[in-house]
Amino acid sequence: MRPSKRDELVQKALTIFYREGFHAAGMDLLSAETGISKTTMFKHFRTKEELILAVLRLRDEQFRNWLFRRMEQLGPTPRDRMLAMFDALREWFQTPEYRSCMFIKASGEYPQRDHPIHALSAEHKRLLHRQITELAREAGAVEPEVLARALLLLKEGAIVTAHIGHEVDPAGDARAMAEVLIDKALEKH
Amino acid sequence: MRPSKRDELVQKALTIFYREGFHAAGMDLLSAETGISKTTMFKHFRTKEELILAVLRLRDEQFRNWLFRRMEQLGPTPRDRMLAMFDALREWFQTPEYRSCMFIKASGEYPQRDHPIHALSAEHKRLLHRQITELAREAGAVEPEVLARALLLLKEGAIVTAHIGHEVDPAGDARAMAEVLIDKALEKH
DNA sequence: CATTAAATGAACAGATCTGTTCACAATGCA
DNA sequence: TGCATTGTGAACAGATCTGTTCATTTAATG
Repeated sequence: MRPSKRDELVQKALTIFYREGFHAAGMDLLSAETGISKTTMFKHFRTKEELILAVLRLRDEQFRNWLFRRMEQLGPTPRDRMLAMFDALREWFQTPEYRSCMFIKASGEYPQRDHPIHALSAEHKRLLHRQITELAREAGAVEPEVLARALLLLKEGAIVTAHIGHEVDPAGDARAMAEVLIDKALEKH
Repeated sequence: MRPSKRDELVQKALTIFYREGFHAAGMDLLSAETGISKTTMFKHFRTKEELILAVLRLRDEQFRNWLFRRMEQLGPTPRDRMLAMFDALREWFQTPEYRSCMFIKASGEYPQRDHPIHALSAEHKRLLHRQITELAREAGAVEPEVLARALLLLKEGAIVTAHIGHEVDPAGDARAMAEVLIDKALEKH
């Protein structure tokens, strides 16, 4: 078995939690759908919460890897890469299995800020901010942290709007807004 | 009893669902915390889902009333009122009971778009868009619908960012971004 | 092949979930 | 006062929840 049973479980649990929600997906459903026995699941994780935390750690890694890889592919310059974030997001939104951001949903279902699951979601957002800040700095922004916060705020807005599904192209809207704000942030004075 | 038992239940259930989440708050907890017997709850609502839908209808009304009233109080001109949306949001974010947008959380816990709870969340966002579009038109925007989409995207982004709690002043960030975008949307050509 | 480690299935515990039943109490109104 | 409506409490049903137990089977390793 190349991928360990544990890794296989975490990856499959990710898919199910993402599709169904954390409270809605019970351990019996996970067992039935992953084909991994409950006994094994509880041997690897003492509680459901520990499994969820492992799922979120995997998601953090996979999502940031995917996003920045895609941004690099789509944009030659740092400025282009910032804008390409919204092209990457649009691709994500258009997949049939799209169901919002896993961390937004996690913090929604575990709304207390000191809950480990909520705290991990905050950490994910902080890591994103760090990476986008670096990109904004490369692009020559005077206040790269401010620009990064702006771009990420657009990202969260687009993610939520795309999921609720009442608008046609939130990624496109966010991209157009980003263009204006990036131009302003890179202006020579 | 001036407010009917039904209304009292819906209002109190709103508070509890908002604080705990929809799946996390069971009917027994609701009964214990509202002081209304389970028998009565199920006499007024055949299922938990029907109660949740009533809660969301009340929230839709109360939230839009609060927001637009506050925007009118804080802003003398249509342009000011658009910006005042973010001042109102900041006030909301600073309350200790703030726990994100009830409709974002509802669509997160009921992620399928054809689910009545998800559909009602989408309707709430559509009504908001209609009202902000009208305001953008009054302000003289050439494309009021586009500006309204932009402002609401900022709103959703700020709401989510404020709840996850990794940033200091998402409402202020969104306000500054809105100012740039409003200026651009109201430019004479 | 033999030994060890990992995974399985199925039953079980006890709590909690949604929703029901029913005898009784409180309330509103004539 | 008398009657109808509304609400109550507590027990109950049956499903599902997280987590455990254990005898057995499968897989990896020497």
